[in-house]
Amino acid sequence: MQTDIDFQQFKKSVYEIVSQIPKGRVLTYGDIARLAGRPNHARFVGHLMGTVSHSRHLPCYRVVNAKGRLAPQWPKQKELLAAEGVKSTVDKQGRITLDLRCYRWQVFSNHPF
DNA sequence: AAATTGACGGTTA
DNA sequence: GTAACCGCCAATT
Repeated sequence: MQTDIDFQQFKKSVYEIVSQIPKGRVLTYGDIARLAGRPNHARFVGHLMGTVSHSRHLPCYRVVNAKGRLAPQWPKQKELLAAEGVKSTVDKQGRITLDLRCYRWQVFSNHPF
């Protein structure tokens, strides 16, 4: 049963995990949701990143979606990542993408490749 | 209280 | 490779 207490705990875990992403590495929203024990909350992780980016200082710019895309409407994210050596490209539609195979933080040591 | 929204993800076309 | 669709679920309207 998902009590409010559980949910606060989940949020706390999310912050903890994001704060531990190494410089020059990234995680996906889904990765963080799974690590925090709520595999179905990837969407809410994104919501959290948006709401805390102004209040807390977490490296939320190191979080991207499952395809390696950066957050829309946040040009700054590309610069912040580039400053750590993380390269990304912009396509015709303005979507910014990085290569997860290069930069994803391998917290799941049992993950293939 | 009901419907819509979204920094998501996986499947399907 | 892309786009559309669906399941997800707290937050917002």
